[in-house]
Amino acid sequence: MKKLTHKPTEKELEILQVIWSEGPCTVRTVNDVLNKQGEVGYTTTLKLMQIMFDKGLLSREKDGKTHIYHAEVSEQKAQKQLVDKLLNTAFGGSAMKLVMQALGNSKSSKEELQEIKDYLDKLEGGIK
Amino acid sequence: MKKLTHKPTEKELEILQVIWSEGPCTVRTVNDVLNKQGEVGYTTTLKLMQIMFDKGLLSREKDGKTHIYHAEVSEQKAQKQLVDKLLNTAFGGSAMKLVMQALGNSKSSKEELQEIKDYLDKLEGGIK
DNA sequence: ACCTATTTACGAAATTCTTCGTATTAAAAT
DNA sequence: ATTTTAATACGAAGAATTTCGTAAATAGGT
Repeated sequence: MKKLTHKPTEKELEILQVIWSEGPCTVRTVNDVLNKQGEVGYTTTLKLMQIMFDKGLLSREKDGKTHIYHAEVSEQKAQKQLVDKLLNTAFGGSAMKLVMQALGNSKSSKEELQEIKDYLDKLEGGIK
Repeated sequence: MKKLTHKPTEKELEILQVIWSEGPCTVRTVNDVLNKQGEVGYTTTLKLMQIMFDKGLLSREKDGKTHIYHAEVSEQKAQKQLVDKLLNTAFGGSAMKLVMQALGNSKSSKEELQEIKDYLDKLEGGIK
C-alpha cells in the first residue's frame, strides 16, 4: 500500500467507500452504487477515478475493454488520517473528547460498549 | 446560537477553533494564532472572517476601530456535525469503529482511559 | 490638526474540486 | 466485416475555497 500523499476529497472518499465494501470493481459498478444515493453522471465518476488513479489512490488493471480499480489506500489508513485530522481540527487533539462525542451521539448497544471497555482494558495494559 | 446552515470549511474550522479557545477576539488575534501553525496573510484571515460573518458563523461588535468576533456556532454543535459526517463517510455509521480507531491512534493517559470507562458505565446505565 | 499605524472593505486572482460533453477506442454481437 | 454498445480519454466549464493586493477609513499619538 502506498503512502497517503494526497488526502482524499469528499467525493473521492465516497468512491473509496464503495471499493472498500465491494472490493475491486469497475467504474460502472462504482457509478451504479453512487447513483443509489444521488444522481451522478457516469463520466463524472470515471473522471474522478482517473484522477484518483493519477494521484495513486487507486490502481487498475485491464480486463477486456474495461478497467478494474483497486483501492491503494487501506480503509484503516484512511480512517486513521481522518480521525487524526478531526482530532486536531475540532477536538484540540483530545481523543477522549472525540470518543465521548461519538458515543454520546450514537446509540451503541450494550455489547458494543462492553467491547470498547475490553479494548480499553487492553490498552491500559500497555501504559505504565 | 444560530442553526448551522452553512457547514464550516477547513479554514473556517481553524478560525472557529481559535475563537473557541481564545474567546471572542479580533482578526489580529486570530491571525497571530494561525501564524504559529503556518504563514497566513492578515487580509486572508480578515476576508475569511468577513465571509464567516456573512454566513452567520460569526457575529461581531465594534470596539474602537476594530471588530470583536464571536462564534455563533457552539463547539459542541460543530463537533457533533463533524463526527456524524465522519461516521457516515468513513466508518459506515459505526461509532464503535471510530472510537477504537481514535483510541488506538492516540496516547491517552491512564486517567483519560479511566474517564472514558466511567463514561461508558454511565451510558450503559441508560440502556436496557 | 496632522501624521502614523492599524483596520476594514472590496475585488479579483489562484487553487482545488466537481461536473459533464464530445470524441475516440475497443470489444461484442449480428 | 459491419454495426452496435459500452468503455476510455480529453478538455474544459462551473463551483467553491483560499489567497492577497490595494484603497479607503478610523483611531491614537504627537
